[in-house]
Amino acid sequence: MKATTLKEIAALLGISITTVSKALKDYPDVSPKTKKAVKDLAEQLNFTPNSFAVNLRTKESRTIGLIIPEVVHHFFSNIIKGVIEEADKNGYLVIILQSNESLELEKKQVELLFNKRVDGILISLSNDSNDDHHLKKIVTRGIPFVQFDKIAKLIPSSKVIINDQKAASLATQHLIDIGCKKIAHIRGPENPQNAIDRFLGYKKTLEKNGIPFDSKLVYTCQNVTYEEGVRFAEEILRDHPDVDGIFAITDLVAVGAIYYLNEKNIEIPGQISVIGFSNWFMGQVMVPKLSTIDQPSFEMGIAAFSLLLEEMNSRRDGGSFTPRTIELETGLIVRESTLKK
Amino acid sequence: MKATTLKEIAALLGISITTVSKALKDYPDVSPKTKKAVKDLAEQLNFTPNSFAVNLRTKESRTIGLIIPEVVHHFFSNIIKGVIEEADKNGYLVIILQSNESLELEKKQVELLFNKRVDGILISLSNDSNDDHHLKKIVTRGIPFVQFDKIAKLIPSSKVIINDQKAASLATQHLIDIGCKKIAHIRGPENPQNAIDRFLGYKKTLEKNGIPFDSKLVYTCQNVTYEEGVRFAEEILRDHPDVDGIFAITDLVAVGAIYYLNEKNIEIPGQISVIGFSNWFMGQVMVPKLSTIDQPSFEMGIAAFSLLLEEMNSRRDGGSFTPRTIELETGLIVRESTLKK
DNA sequence: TTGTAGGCGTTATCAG
DNA sequence: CTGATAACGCCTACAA
Repeated sequence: MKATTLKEIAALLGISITTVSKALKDYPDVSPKTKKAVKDLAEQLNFTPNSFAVNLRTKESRTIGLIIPEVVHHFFSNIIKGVIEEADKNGYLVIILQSNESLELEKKQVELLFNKRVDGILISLSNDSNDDHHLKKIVTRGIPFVQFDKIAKLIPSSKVIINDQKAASLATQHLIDIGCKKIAHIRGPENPQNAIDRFLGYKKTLEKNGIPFDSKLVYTCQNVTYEEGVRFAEEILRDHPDVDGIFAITDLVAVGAIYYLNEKNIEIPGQISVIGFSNWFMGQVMVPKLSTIDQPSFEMGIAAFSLLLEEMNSRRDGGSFTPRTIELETGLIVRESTLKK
Repeated sequence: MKATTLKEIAALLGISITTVSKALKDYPDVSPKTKKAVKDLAEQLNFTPNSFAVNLRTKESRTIGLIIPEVVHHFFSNIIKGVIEEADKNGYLVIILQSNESLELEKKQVELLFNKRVDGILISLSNDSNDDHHLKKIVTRGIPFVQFDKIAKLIPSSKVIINDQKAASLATQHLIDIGCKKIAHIRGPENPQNAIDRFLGYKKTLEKNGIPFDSKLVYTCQNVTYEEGVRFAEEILRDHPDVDGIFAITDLVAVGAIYYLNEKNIEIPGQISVIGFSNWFMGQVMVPKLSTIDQPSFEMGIAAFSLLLEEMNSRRDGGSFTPRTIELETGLIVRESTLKK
C-alpha cells in the first residue's frame, strides 16, 4: 500500500497540486466546494503529507535529540519520560542517545544529531566530560540547546538544575542535627559539576558547624554504582570504625552501603546514620527505609523540554534568544535510616 | 553558521553538482584529482549531506520507532538500551514513544510513526490492547515490524519472546519441589499474552503434580505495581492463612509482597516462600534475597532490532520477507526467598 | 478562485 | 571522466 501524494489527489480531481495543497491547509482563497472535495478524497485515501518533503521545505523535522549518560537508571528514566511526554504534547518526537558516561561517545552522538538535523538538543553530560568543544559547536551552529542535571557551567545555553550545594548542605546539616559527630561522604567522580557541588555542600556545612573537614573521610566513586556503595561502606568501617554518619552521592550508592552494614549487623541508624540523594522509589522499600534528598527528575525533563521549545520557537521567528536557567526545588526526606541519637 | 551544500562546493570548485556528489561517494568514474579536491574542500567546509534531502530521495530515514508501555521500568529500560545500542551499531536512530498501557495512545503513537515515515517499528503491546487493527495496518502498509515481549500472536510479524508458560512452570515446580503445598499466584492483567501464559504455566504445573487448582488462590493485578504486591500479600494472608508459597508475575510485585510479609513478621521462606519473575537487580539487594526467573531484557532489545534490520534490508532489496520468531532462554535463579522446608 | 513555476538538496540516469 | 536533466513531494510567490 503506497502512500498517497498531493499529485495523485490532484490528478483524480482534475485540479492542480497547488489547489490541493492550499485546500488541505484551509487557505482562504479556495472555494468551499473544492475544499470539501479535496478533503473528502484526502480522508478517503488516508493522505498524510510526506514528512521527508515537508522537512526539506520547512527545514524542520519536529524532532529533538536527547543525550543521556545511561538509559537504565531510575533518575534518567524519569527524565526521559518527562521529556517524551512534554514533547508529545507539543508535537515533537524524541530521539534518544546514550553516552555511556564516555566523552568520546558523547561527541559522536552530538555529531549524529547534527547530521540528522534535529530541531534541538537536550543533554546531560557524561562523567568524564571535561572538554567543551562539542558543546560550543552546538551553540555556534545556532541549534537550540538545553543542558540539564550534569552541565558545563560556562557554555552559554539554557539550563535546568538543582542547587546541589544547598541540597547537600541540607543532608549534611540533618546528620549533624541528629547528633552525628564523624560524617563520611561517598562522593561522585571528579568532573561532574553536581558531584563537586554536593561535595562542597558537605564540606562547608561541616565547617559551618565547627566540625573540622577531613579529606580521609571522603570516598570517591568512579561509576556511582551499588557495588561501590558496598565497597566503600566496607572501607569506611575498616578505616574509621567510629564514623557515625554517611552521606552518599546517590540513593543507589546508599542502598549498597546499607546492604553491607546490614550484613555486618551494624545498627542503622543506631550506630551509623545513612542519607542518600535523589529519592529513588526503592529507598522506601528497604530496611531501614532510606532518608534522602528529593530531587525532581520527571519535572526536570519537562522543564528541559519547555526551555528548548521556547528557544526553538523564538529562533523560528527569527528572534534572538537569551538562555535561561531554571532551578528546581529539592527537599529533605527523613525516614528510618537517620534518627536522633 | 549555515550548513554547506553540494551546490556551494561545486560553485567554489567550478565543477558540476553531479561530480561533487559522485566524488564524495567514491564513484569509480571520477578522477583521483577532482576527488581529492572535492573531499578536501568538503572536509574544510564541514560538509554533511542534508539528511532531509537524502530522506526524500532515498525514501529512507535510517530511523526506527520504538513503542513501549512505560519508560520508567527496569525491564523496559533494558530493552531500550539493547535496541538503541544495536541500532547505533548499524547506523540507525531510535525514536521512543510510550503507550502508558493505553490502547488509545498506542494507536496514536503508531499513527505518529506512520507520518514520520520511520523505516521500521518495534512494539511491546500495552496491557489493554485487545484490538489488532492498528497492528494489521502496519503489516498492510508493508512497514518492517517486530513485536516483542507483549505480542499479538495472530499478527504476522517477526516476534521476540520467551516461553512464558515454560518459565512459569519452572517457578511453580520449584515451589512444589521445596515442599510448598498451597501456592498462590499474583497474576498480571487479563489481556497480555504473557500474563495469560504465566498463569497457564502455574495452573498446569499444579495439576501435573496432583495439586488441585483453586481459582481463589489467583489474584489479578491491574497495574503490576509494587503497591499491588503489598495489597495482595495482605489479602492472601487474610483469605488463606495457610498459603505457603507465592508466585508473583514480576519481581516488582514480589518485592511488594515481601515488604508486607516482613512488616507482619511472617518468615520467608520459613512460613511462606516467594518467587518473582524477571530477575530485577533489586532482588539481590533485599532481605531475603529474591528467587526469580531470569528473563533477558537487554538481549531482547538486541534481538528485536536485529530482526527488524533483517526485514528492512530484505525489503530494500525488493525481496519478500518471511517473519521469524526468536525465543529467548529463561532460567531459574534460586536465592533466599525460597528454600527447602 | 485556480494554476504555473521555481526551489528545497540530493541522487540516478543517460549523454557527451 | 564529466555534466545536464529529471525526479523525490511539498510549499509559496506570483500570474492568469
